[in-house]
Amino acid sequence: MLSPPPSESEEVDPWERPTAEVLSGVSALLAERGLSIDIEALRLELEGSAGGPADLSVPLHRVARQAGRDPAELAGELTKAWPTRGSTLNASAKGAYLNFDAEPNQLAATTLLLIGLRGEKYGFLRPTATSVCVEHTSANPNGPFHIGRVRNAIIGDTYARILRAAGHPVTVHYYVDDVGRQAAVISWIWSKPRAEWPPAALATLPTGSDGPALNEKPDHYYGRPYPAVSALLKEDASLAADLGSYAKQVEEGRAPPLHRELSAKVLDGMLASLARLGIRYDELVWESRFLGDGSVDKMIARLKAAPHAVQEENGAWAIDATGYGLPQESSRLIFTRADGTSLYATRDLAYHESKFAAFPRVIDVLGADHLLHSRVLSALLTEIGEPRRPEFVFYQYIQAPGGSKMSTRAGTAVYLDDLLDEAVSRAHTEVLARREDLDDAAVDQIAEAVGASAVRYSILRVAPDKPVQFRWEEALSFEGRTAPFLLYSYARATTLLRKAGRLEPPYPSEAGQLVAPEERRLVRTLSRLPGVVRYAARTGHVHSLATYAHELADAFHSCYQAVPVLRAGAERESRIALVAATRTTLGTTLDLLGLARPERM
RNA sequence: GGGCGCGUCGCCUAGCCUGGAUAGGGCACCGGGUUCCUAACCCGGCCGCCGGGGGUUCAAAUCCCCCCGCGCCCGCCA
Repeated sequence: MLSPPPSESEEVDPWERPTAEVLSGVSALLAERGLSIDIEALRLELEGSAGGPADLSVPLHRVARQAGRDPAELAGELTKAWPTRGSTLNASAKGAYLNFDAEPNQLAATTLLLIGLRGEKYGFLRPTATSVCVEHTSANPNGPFHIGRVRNAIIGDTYARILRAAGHPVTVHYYVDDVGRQAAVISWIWSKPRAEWPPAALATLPTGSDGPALNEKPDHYYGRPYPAVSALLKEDASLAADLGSYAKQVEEGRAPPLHRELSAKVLDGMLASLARLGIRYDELVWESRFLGDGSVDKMIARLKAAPHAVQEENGAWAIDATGYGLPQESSRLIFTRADGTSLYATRDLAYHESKFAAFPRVIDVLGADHLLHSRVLSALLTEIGEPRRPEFVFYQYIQAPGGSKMSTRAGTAVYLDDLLDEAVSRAHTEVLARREDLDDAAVDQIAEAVGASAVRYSILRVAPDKPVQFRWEEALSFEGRTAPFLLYSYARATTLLRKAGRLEPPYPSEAGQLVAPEERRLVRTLSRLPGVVRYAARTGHVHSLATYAHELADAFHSCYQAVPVLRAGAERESRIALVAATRTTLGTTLDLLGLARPERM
């Protein structure tokens, strides 16, 4: 990277100065009239006014009313009082609003200068020392991903990217459950000789095969018997008991080597799918670690000493949860089974204590089905005297096409691998139809980028707490508000710049001649990225960045259509600089969303 | 039954945290655009009063209450 991190004093946002100017200017003018306004509230108000009728707008209803004055009249008065000299903003009154518009040439100059200086780091905020641990995905290694679960990984990965851009050192965890009963099912069945497999389980394997077919990923192959076996376990008590004793061995660290081996293989297959979406982890945290290092035992000891610890008649230990506001107040939070083994919540507690020891901020991305668990965790943290809490980001599951829950067993699951393959294959067709000049390798590369990005964006564009139904047509759509629209915008900018003979970000002095409405709209959109990053980092609304990406690409496509660049006269250099700024900014936005940035399409 | 989330044009969706100016986009549909930097594009048109009711407020898609619909959860599973 060309660009060093910004120093404390360095500007990162073109709106920083104008906002400060309005805050101090308006409060000074009001003070002269014996009025006051809440600066912090106004700051938020201004942040939210981007995209409105004015660049920065101050509603005066409240202040005026408190002073018994007519808002519109006050707005007019303040407009006249606003210093015309020394200000980069034009003040105007519209009804009760005191509006400020940045002078377009000034805004273009500031924005392009900033993008030129920061390069690929434009959009990044000032660094902070507060490190964050983001845990996401954490799906059990017992079979391939389906779309319902993968929303977690996509949201979590994007949030981690955004937090990094917001200046945090970020560590991403995948918590791998290799301990509980669910985790034991796979190795338990595969550790048995084939002759001992229940027929229903055996029937899930391809006939005559002895191992994974060459073209079948390990998560798919070893995951084959899982649905059938878990169904059998619900009906067959002796089978369940057999699994129980196997699971106890696992928890006690006496599992056959096959256990860890299969967990790792299946996980590898799952991670390979996620890697196609650009998702990677800093650390795989194996749950068994907390059993091995004694931290679960220590946690159990702490829980037994907790204020509301009770032992059940059969020997299990629990926390009396009455008073924690959980549903079914009379129920108890069991933390050791009758046989003395630990439960998921107990181990998760040990894991969280290890996270708190290393990170000031801890974020967990969880499906809506884990809401109660998060409350249980909080209650248990209180019990052990831990004041800190993770920040939870919840998302609703993606439902199967019919509207039912996505379930492997019910056959309603849509697998990530299948969706990716289909998307890439469709992208391949599209590329071939448009580009006869490319060689096979180039076509493949573009198709992979377009297909994978389309899948990722189709999930990212919707607010996490919105329940959505999966639809093939939507996930595979390549037009309108989709990733290909964004990627195409980037590819267009890149091609244009290549023809112009330079791909670098703009130079400081080049913003002079951007006067077309399309150009001014594009500049405004470019100027907003740092604000969008700040908002997304603060709220966890990663989809707001997805929305922004579309607005940026849209503004560029319009501009591209309306304003010639290479054939332009005096404006040529300014326009090339604008395209360069767009390419840089859009590239960063695509990176933050985990989408590809193809040089051509 | 209880808890939580969601309910915005024919379909999908932003805005709801921080109440404020004619509620933004996309798909579909209709009509235009390629002797010119990639038409996975652009321009225009059509379409909603924000699930229903009540309340707070100068002002409610946004806050509060009730109701309806959908989803998730309520294991010594994870």
